[in-house]
Amino acid sequence: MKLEEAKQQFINSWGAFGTQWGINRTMAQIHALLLISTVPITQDDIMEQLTISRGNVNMNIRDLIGWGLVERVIVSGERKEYFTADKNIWKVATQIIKERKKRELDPMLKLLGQLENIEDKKEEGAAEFLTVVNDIKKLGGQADTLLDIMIKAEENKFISGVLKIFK
Amino acid sequence: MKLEEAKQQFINSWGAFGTQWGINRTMAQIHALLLISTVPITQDDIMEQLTISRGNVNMNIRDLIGWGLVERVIVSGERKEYFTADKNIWKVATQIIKERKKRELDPMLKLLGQLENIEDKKEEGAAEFLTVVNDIKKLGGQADTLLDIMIKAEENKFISGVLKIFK
DNA sequence: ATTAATTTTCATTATTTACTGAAAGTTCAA
DNA sequence: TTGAACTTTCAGTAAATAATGAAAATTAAT
Repeated sequence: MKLEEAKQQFINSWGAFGTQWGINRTMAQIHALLLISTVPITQDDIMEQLTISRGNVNMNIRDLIGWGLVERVIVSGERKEYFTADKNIWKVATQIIKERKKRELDPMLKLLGQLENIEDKKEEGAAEFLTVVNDIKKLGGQADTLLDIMIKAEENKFISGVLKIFK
Repeated sequence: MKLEEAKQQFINSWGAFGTQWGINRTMAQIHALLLISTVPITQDDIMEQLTISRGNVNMNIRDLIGWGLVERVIVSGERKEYFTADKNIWKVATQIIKERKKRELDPMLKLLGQLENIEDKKEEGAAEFLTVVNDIKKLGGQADTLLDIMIKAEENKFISGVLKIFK
């Protein structure tokens, strides 16, 4: 395989994988493109490389910045804005974890907490319902602590630490 | 909050969370409904509870069975098929991990392996590209082992084991 | 074997989600 | 302070995804 071909393949596949994870295809592709760009690039570069519209690039870049995965870069002597993505994959992963935790896990735990406050806990079927809700809450809480540990730990410390016990 | 209200809330929210994770809303709702049903229920029950069509129920139930989250149950003396979901949340979680690993992580690692086989590794920018690809592959590989450990371990063994080192 | 009950399929339709492009907004050099 | 370079917004449109419902297939009781 040629390098250019491999890069294209990487971008496309990254987009496809993104889709499966509930991330929009273009956003994932832009992130992929930035990951394998050795230098910061502009909105026009992205438009050209992925053959998508200016508006599309703009909105998705903003989202990526919102996720903390992409940064604006100022190139002196240049009017245009340039963008880069952090190439440290462990950092990318922890950043994604951090955001998803905030956007999804935390609200879910909050909801489950509310659902436990039903009026008549003696009612037919209430016990079973509460058990399920509480079990999910417990599991979610443990996932939460676990992910916090991952975010704080260094890559090697975390992975090798866990492997140490269980392998 | 009344029990019925809480159940409805649970089903709806579960559907919304599913959407964020790339799982279709209805499938998540059906799973939620089955999770909080104390007894096995039929396709007609699901149609009625969620006010959705027969075809929709049927296809999503089959998907859920394909994910190993739902089972057909035969009720003696009854012509209709009944369905249940495993209520053990840890098992539900490991089952989902197992499936997503198979459907998503494994193919991704395979792809990344292929991308490392580029022809001219001395080419301009090849080194940087290979570094990113290899880093992702390494992280993916570690996630893979980690998830395998989770699948094999008992809930308490796994969580408390990890907490023991890092807390 | 017939038929009534039930499940499955899938072409069509509806809904949701993403993208475009042009207009409005901003920034900054002259 | 004007206007060219550039960025942002968003109404309209396109594409992707999910749901319907009726017909076909299957199942099992008589």
